Formats: sequence, structure tokens, C-alpha cells
Amino acid sequence: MLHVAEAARVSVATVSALINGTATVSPELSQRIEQAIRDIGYKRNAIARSLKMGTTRTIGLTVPHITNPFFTDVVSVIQQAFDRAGYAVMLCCTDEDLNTQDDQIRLLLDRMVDGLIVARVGDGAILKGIVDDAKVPVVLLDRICEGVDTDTVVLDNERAVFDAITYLIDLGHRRIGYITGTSDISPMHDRMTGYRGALEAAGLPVAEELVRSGNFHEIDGYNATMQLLSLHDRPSAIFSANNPMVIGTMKAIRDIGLSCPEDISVACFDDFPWSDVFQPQLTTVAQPVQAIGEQAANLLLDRLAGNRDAPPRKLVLKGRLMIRNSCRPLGAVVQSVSA
Amino acid sequence: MLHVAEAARVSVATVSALINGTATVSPELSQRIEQAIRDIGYKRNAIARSLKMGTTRTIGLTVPHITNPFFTDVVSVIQQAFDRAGYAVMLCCTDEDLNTQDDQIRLLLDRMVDGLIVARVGDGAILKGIVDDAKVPVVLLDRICEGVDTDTVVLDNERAVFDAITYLIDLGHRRIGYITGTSDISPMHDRMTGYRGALEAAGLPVAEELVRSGNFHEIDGYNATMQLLSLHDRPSAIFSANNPMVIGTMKAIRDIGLSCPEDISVACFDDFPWSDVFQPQLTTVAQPVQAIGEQAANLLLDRLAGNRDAPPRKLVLKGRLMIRNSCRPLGAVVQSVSA
DNA sequence: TGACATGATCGAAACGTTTAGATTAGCGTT
DNA sequence: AACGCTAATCTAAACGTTTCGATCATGTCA
Repeated sequence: MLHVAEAARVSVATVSALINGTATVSPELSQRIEQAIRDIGYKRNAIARSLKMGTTRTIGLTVPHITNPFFTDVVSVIQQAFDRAGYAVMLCCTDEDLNTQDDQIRLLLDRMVDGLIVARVGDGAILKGIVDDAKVPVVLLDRICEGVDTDTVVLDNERAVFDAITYLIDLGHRRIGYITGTSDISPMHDRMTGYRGALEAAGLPVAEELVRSGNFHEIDGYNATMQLLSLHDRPSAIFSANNPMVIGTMKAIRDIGLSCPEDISVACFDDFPWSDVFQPQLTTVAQPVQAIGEQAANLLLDRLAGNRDAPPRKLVLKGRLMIRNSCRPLGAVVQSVSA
Repeated sequence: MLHVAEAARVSVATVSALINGTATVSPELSQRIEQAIRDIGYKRNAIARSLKMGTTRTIGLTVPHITNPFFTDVVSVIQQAFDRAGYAVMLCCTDEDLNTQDDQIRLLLDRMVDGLIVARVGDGAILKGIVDDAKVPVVLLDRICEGVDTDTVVLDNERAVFDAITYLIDLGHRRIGYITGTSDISPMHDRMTGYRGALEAAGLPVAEELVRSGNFHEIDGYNATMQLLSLHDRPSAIFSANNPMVIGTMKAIRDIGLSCPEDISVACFDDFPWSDVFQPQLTTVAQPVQAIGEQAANLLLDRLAGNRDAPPRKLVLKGRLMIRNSCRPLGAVVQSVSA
């Protein structure tokens, strides 16, 4: 900018005024300055600007795994929304690890991000501190965090799983295997509650040997399914509370020589693009990814636009059961007692 | 930092020296400073540091669509690699649009990213300028860019498709539909060359009505497939040069009442996690995503580590044909003349 | 014609770091 | 006792912006 000012024989203040339109500058000088900018190929240094202004027009986004199709979609939507608003997005993957998440949030804050969208957080100490100190606005996604009071958008996980399990019960299934992630994060907890709730509502016992938990990855789903299928009284249906793990489930079913839905019915959480073109077409609980991403982005953009003092807003969205052909009716259909 | 210095009754220079270890500071002062840092909860401002140092420890990454599973995986790998190295990653999606890409690269450069990984670029004017002016190191991914001479990692697209088409020919297919993206970017061009090459090598004619191009999206694949299937002499196999488009292909086949592989064989570019658990299990050309991401990251990290003057390095990786059951043998198997 | 508002421009401080060079104190040599 | 050397610390400039307040010319009104 100094060079531009010199070339145009004006002060840097005038150049700044012209660029930002913060003051009127005469047509004559305007032209000289614009010419100089072109000649020199001047580009404003956003870092210096950020330092002075205290804002970076950058937000931080952390998710557990970008390869989980739910997060892939959400990241995509959020990225687009902020792109439109002129913000850059710094992306971090926490690998479901709390320490990693804290480190990354620290990294993002050091870099002075203007806001944060955090998906699937555990009870991160750092996060709690940030939100309490009200340094930058934070939006929580997909997960409620104990004692952290800030904008949040989550799914009604309990209801979604309740509906899915009830659907299986209505089909006549009585022994329904359930595969969950580690239950210390709220969606997993709530989904589990939905599972138990549906069984209880139908007057069915909750058999603990039918509930298996893993660490969100395909291999965990594989192992869990292997265990379920080798029970002497094996389940007639399996619900996987996590998308990557259901791949493991399908592989285990295949490897053990069974087939879906003939021998065993399968349903899972999170829809994916291929779900209705291949066989079996998986019955899934679809999250409204577009809405989730947009709402999260809007909440944060609203705060960034200056609406700092409004009380925390909690959005709870509904999942949708996508019924396809991976679950088969079992004997006589019994009506369950649904809420 | 000023507050810390005051609290510890030292100069800011001493604080800086301690934090960065750039000079020895006495145990006495060290302790006072560390105490002050804890008391105040001081965190170094990375923006001010960047301004002074001229480096942000941030890189820019642009891809066409993060929802394309190939890019999802590559982004994931790259993100991890830079995370390990202490770099932040700014992610942009170009939606296959050249102007968008130029805008985003400009945005990233304004923010003083230390380096750039650009995937699937067209002949972006901005990009050419950047690389030529040698401001920041750039690594090109998945795509060669005319006249831009910089580190690159690409797949041997021609060979990969050549092999896939040859496989179909070996199965007895003679009329093989081919669905491509817009052919102005090199992978699409090279894949097409592979297609034609395989047909020619087998002494088969290239029927232009069997080649359809779309704009990378599912709907384009759907439309293209509909056209191919309504030809009076329809193809016995379809190869889709892009992953999202093959979903459209499968849907079109289903909607028209045919089935794969019984009525029509299908293969495509880019593998995905579900490919071997559902029916039909798609035969695909798998790219070594892990290696591609890691190599790209390493090339850039190497430049960032100071190796600026080494001549541009071009890495060409091999695809792998994953043969599954979506392509069926057709009549007598004929040996093609393969290179 | 003097007072005054208006509009255009500029000088300089500030944002929070890093770092070169200056200063000071302590200590061993001669 | 004067000297130089080393180690520890500090002062101040710089990075590239934005912005407050000052300056100055010009036109308007009484």
C-alpha cells in the first residue's frame, strides 16, 4: 500500500479510504490511485488488516471424520454457506479424540478465527472455557455438551431411533441387535435411549447381550456384528447407530455366509447417496444434512453480524426414516404401542 | 504480551525470547514470566506473528466437490498430514467452476497462505500467474495444467481406463458406452484417450453415439445413461469416468427396468467404501487415495521446509482395477490385443 | 468581508508480535 | 585498575493495515 501511495503521490490514508470507501476521495486522486494499484498489482494484505481490525473473516470447523458421509455433507454445506458470505473455513478433524479436539480449537483460536462450529464434541475443557469467556461465538453441531450454553443444532436422536426400532418391531422382529459408538457423547446416548424406549413401549425385554459398542469405525461394526451373529439365539435384525460401522455389519453378514434381508434385517443411522441404487437398499434414518448445515451456518453468521447478546438458541431437527428393502417382515405383524 | 511483560516486570523482548527460546533468559526471570503467563492466561496472537514473520503456517486446499468420495478421501489424508506438521488447512470447493476457483485462490493468497494444493484446476489464469511469480509453492493434484510448471501428482488416467475397457472387451463386450465429464480438464481427456485406445487396440470401431458427456453430477450421469439405453442398438456395457455420475447411471438402469449385470454391465472410475458390500458390487478403477494425498502433502511440506529451488517434480501413480461382479461375460470370450 | 461549514487530504498512532542492535553487569586477565 | 568478554536484558523499529484528529482550501451566508 505504501508503494501504491507513493506511485500515486498520495498518503496511505487516502489509498485506504478509496479501497474501503470509508471517505470520499476526489475523482482525480481516485484515478491516480486505481492506476497505481493496477500498475503495481497491489493486493491488500488480509493479515495486516486482521491484526488491525481484530477480525479475520475466517471460521473454524471441527468434525470427527470427514469421511463419515454425514459429516462430509454437513461440511460441504457449511463451507458453501460461508464461502457465499465471504468467509474462509479452516477445517480440522478430531478423530473422535478429545485431546486432539482441544488442541485444534486452541490452534484455531490462536489464529483468531471469528467463530467456531464444533461437531461431535465431548466434554472438552477448552471448549467450555471458550464459550464461557465469550471470546468468539461457538455453534455446537450434532451434540449437546454438558454445561456449555451456546447455540446448538442437533437431531432428535432419541425419537429417530425410537421410530426406526418401532418399525422393526412392527415388522415382527423381537430380538434386535444394536450397535452403538462409545456412549459418552450425546447422540450415541440419546439413540440408545430411543432403542430401549421402543423396546419397552412394545413390552419387549432389553437383552443386554444384543447391545454392542465400538469406536465408530468400520472394523468395530464388523467385530460387533460377528459377535451378535454368533450368539446362540441370534438377532433377526440389527440396527447400527453409526454409518461407517454399518459397512462392517454388511461385511460381517457376507463373510459369515448370510444374506440381508433374507437371513437378517439391517437398518442404520445416516443416509448416503448410494443407498437406493444397490441391493439391499438399506433402510436408514436420514438426517436433514442440508438443513443442519445451513442452520448452523446461519446461527453463526447471525452472531458474526453482531447479534452477540441474544440468548443461546437450540434447534432440534427431525430425522426421517427412509424405508427401503433391507428389513423383511417376520411372521405375523404385531402392532406395537407407539407414542 | 505487553501485559505479561508488565506483570513480570520485564520487557516484551524478554518475554518473546523466552517463549521462542531465541535467547537465554535467567531462571529467575523465566519463572516470573511463566507465572505471569499463567496468571493472565496469555496466548500468543498468531496473526500478529504472521504479519511480522511473513508466514501463517496455513495452507490452502481447493477441490471441486468434497462430496465426491475421491476428493473426500484425499482431503482427509491431506488434512491429517498438515495437522501433524502443525499447519492449518483452509478448504475451498470450486464446484468445477474456473472463476470460483480463481476467486478462492485469490482469497487464500490474500490471507497469506504459505502454500497451495489445487485439485482439478482448469486453465486458471490466476493460478498461472501465481506459479510464475513464485510467490508461494503450489502443488497440482489430479490434473495437469497447461503451461504451469510446478509440483504435480496425477494418476495415469489413460492407462487406468485402457485397462478397464480392455477388461470389458475381454469379457466379450463390443459396444461399450462411455460417460465422461467435460473434456476440458486433463483427467477426462486422458481417460477418453484410454477408452479410444483400448477399442482401437482391440480393432473395434469407436462409435461416437456411445460417448456422452455431462457435468460431473449424478443427474448428468442419469441423463447420459438414459440416452445410451434408448439407442436402438444399445451398449452391453457402460463405463462412467466419474464417480457421482455412476450413481445416475445405476438409477437410470433401475428406472428403465433393466438390471445390472444381467442386462447391462457397469464399471466406473473411483472406488468407494461401499463398493463391495452391496449388489451389484461395482467394478471400479481405484485410485491410491492415501498415496496421492500423502505425496501431495509431502511435496508441499518439502517446499515449505525451504527446498524452493528444486525443479518441479511430477509424480504419476497407477490406478488399480477392482474387479467385482457388475460386469458379466458376454458369449465367447475373445482375447484382445493388449499392450 | 469575515465567520463558518464542508469536503478532501494527510500525519501519526495503533494492532501484537519479532529482532537487530544498544546497554548493562559481572567476571577474569593482565 | 583498566580492559575486554560474555551473558542477560532492554529499546525501538518494523510488518501492512485502519482510523482519529488535524490541516487546509473552497464555497456560502449574513
